[in-house]
Amino acid sequence: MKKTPSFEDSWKVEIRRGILQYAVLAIVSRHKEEGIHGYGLARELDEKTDGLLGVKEGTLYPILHRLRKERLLNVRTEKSEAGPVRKVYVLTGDGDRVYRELTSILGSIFDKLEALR
Amino acid sequence: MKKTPSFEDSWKVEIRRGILQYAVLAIVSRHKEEGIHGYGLARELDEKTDGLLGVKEGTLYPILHRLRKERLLNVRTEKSEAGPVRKVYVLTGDGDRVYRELTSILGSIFDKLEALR
DNA sequence: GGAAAGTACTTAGTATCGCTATGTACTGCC
DNA sequence: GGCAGTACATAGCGATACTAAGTACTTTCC
Repeated sequence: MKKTPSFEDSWKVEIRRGILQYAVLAIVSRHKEEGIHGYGLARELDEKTDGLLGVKEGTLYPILHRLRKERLLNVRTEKSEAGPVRKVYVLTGDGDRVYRELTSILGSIFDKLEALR
Repeated sequence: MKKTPSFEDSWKVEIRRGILQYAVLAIVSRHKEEGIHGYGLARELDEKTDGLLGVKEGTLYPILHRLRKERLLNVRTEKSEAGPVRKVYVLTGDGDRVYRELTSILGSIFDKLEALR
């Protein structure tokens, strides 16, 4: 049987909701022209955030599928030099628009939180 | 039947997870000595964030109950001049410690997100 | 040629939390 | 007596991140 997680442990999971989707959009946005595939995205996310926003595959791929379904990302396949076929994602016009808007909202939220302190 | 919410609408709900719990701790922390009751907290949260982090009662009270159950808040009752008995919440020692830690984590997350852009 | 490690993606099942909706109840004012 | 404002409680629902397990391709090394 598993120990009940502490409040802080649960919070650290909950706070990632929405944040991770945003982070994925942010990374894809960094690769506007070429796009980026899932496995590489996971590595970059992990490195760029020093593990703070690192994700397992079981978390990342469903996010990519959702964003694609919402037409925020386009996907194409690409041969890999060292493994199975990759799926390369790029932002759509909508994706870019939404990314900008979420950036703005997130900024406001953090401002308000700081004002609350 | 109800229209399927857009990606952004869902995101705006999801992003509040964890954030709201933190905001509640922050408000209670502002009233270290006297404490604050739920109804007043809701008003203050709404005002201080210009409605951005406003909550309905059905959202706020479960949060307060959770924080109490986790022993981050203590509660006492108090007579109101204009309504039923109030429940006044104050931070516990643990609550204060956790609040500080969450503040630090949130700061890191936001820093990383900015670095991602 | 086969095992192992690294690359790459998929999906089923679970828990949690914020939201909607609804209900209860007390006070003061007209 | 009814209404508005104050004050709290809770059941049911939907969305998402996590765990866990599986599939499959390439290169390296013995």
